[in-house]
Amino acid sequence: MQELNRKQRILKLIVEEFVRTAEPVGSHSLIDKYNLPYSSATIRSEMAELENLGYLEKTHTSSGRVPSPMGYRYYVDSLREKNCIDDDTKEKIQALFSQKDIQINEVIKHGCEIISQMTNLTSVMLGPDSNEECLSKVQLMPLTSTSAVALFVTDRGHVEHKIFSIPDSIAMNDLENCVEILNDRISGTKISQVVDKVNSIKPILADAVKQHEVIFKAFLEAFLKFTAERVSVFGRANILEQPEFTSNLNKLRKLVNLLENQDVWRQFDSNDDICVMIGDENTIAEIDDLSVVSANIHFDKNNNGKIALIGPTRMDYSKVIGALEYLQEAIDEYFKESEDDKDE
Amino acid sequence: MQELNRKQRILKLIVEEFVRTAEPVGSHSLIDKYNLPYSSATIRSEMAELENLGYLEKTHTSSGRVPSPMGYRYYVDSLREKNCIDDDTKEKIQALFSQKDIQINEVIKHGCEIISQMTNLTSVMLGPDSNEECLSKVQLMPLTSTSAVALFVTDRGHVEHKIFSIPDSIAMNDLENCVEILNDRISGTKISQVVDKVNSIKPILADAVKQHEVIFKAFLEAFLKFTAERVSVFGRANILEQPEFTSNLNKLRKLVNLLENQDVWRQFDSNDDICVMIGDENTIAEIDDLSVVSANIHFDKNNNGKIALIGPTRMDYSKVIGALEYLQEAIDEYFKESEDDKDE
DNA sequence: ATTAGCATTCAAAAAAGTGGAGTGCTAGAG
DNA sequence: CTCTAGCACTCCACTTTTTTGAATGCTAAT
Repeated sequence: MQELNRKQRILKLIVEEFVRTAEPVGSHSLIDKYNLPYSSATIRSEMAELENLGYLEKTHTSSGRVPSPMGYRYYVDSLREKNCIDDDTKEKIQALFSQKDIQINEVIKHGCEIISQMTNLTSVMLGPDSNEECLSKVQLMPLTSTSAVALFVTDRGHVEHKIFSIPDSIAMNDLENCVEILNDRISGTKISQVVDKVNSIKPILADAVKQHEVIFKAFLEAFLKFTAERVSVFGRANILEQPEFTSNLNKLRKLVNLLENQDVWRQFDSNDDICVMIGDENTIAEIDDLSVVSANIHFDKNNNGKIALIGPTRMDYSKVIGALEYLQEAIDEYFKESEDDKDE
Repeated sequence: MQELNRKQRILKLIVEEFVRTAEPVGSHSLIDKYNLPYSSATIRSEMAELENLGYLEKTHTSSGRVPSPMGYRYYVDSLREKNCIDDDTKEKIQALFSQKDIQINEVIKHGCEIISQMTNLTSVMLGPDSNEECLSKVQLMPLTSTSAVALFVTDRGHVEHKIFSIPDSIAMNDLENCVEILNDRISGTKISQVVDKVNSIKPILADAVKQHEVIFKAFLEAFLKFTAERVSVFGRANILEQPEFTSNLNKLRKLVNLLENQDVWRQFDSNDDICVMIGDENTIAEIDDLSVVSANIHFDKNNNGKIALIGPTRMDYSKVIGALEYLQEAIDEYFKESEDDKDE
């Protein structure tokens, strides 16, 4: 990073001070806290210019300054500390990988928890999307004489199951036939295409199986489970510590409602490894006064998870981005290693 | 229910009025709203007596009356409307069962959502406990040459799985042997005893399998998943509509923290079908100023789920209890039916 | 350019004032 | 003995006013 000029230094300090204290920053207090070699009047005139340029705002005519969205944006792009991560977080993330053979999902989940805790923000985890996986096998296991459980496994080891209770009208036999046909005809099919494919072999099923309508519907239902979002939220309690929420119940309400709703988060689809959305940069209208920092977690080519941190625009971007980058890298490395293991 | 005397009638009205409005109830407004054939002075003296008896409280010397915990308790036990359920809730619960062959877990989950919505409270669902189920089969499915997924199925159709990535040092063969031994030796074992049993056959594994330590540990980990609590929370947003939370952030904080923590809820273990805990009657110190109404959902002898509704002590007990009882009965009936189906 | 000084602004906190819904008590009517 | 009308009193919740202090912008001097 090149040397910063005075305006930039001041902007950086104001952002960081405001992030820390949540109070508008005045010229005087800034000098006091950081022992700046200027008088308050000088800072004031710099602040006035920064305001004219659009990087700062005032809450009222005689208040201190607060970063504008544009100010945050500039801070994130050009002023923030890079690779900012404290040892505590580092250690905790390292500890994640100490156990051998831990599942990717668990890694993401715990990583999410750790970062949520360290940043005091709420985090949302999106489990890997199964659409690109292929159905590899359907297995039927009888439980009693009148019920059985069907297991569906993808080539990446994602498992779903469905219990069939078998009325007299459906023979266990029929179910077995059905599973056999499914294995013959659709194993190897991408999850995203399974439903279509099953539809296309409906006639075959109809021939082989008496109560095919009922069974057919049940199988479709089971396949739908693969495409359901796997979303988890961590650190809900943290948002209650943020003054912007405790003083504004409506804001809180909107966010909590959003967190109840699972389906919103996938849309932070960016190809960037880390995506920072400040205020209304994000497309979700309900939280156009909040910021979201999200990280793609790639653990193999077609399979991504995602971690998103949500909080007030006044959040510690350096810390959040630093932690996410570190986790992301650690996961990358871990999976590269295990790829290597396999290749050995 | 026998005829209520005047004191009881007044207490009932006060509870219901306060539940509705969240405002202390005064003698005057009570008469106005319900056209009582007494003067305010009469009501006042009755109120004073009810207060002396411990059923009512004042928030300050000249305020209206508020039910005491004892007042709520008396209301729940002796005054509330029985079988109180509105048509809307009824319909929604009925609709749950319209689809044939729906899984118990789904029923409980949706039931939970419905009741949460109808009562404007937050609900917690505890999925059925697997401890009493028996492990019925372990199945290994190879994914690639270096990985496989192991599936574990109980006699009630509960499925867990674990992915093994296989370093050179462990042959796929070993894993297969291992699974075979497990199937031979522990299928039929209760989940609660599986870990012990696996420990006891450790020597056998050690003989048959080279890297038995690693595999052994991995299997234990997988078995642990069965005993993990399956907890879901619904209607978190609802608590933000309750004035007792919005005016008291600390209360809100405690509850949200509690809801983050999965492991607390099983302790509402009562043999009663419906269990009402008012204020500090419940054993969780963090919420000794809230009430919890929980219902056991039995869907077969050893297998219970649970639904708990959490809210301020000022909650509509009639409605909550009514809805839970109705849901409970509906589920009972549904499962009795399907038992019958099987016996046919 | 920078700074000291000064008048000005405004929010937030403290203090003071009001209104109203509530109570308890008492004496008299039914 | 039960009920009620009336009255004095209490106290919260609300509004208004005052005070305070941290900030600003501007200007003249360095």
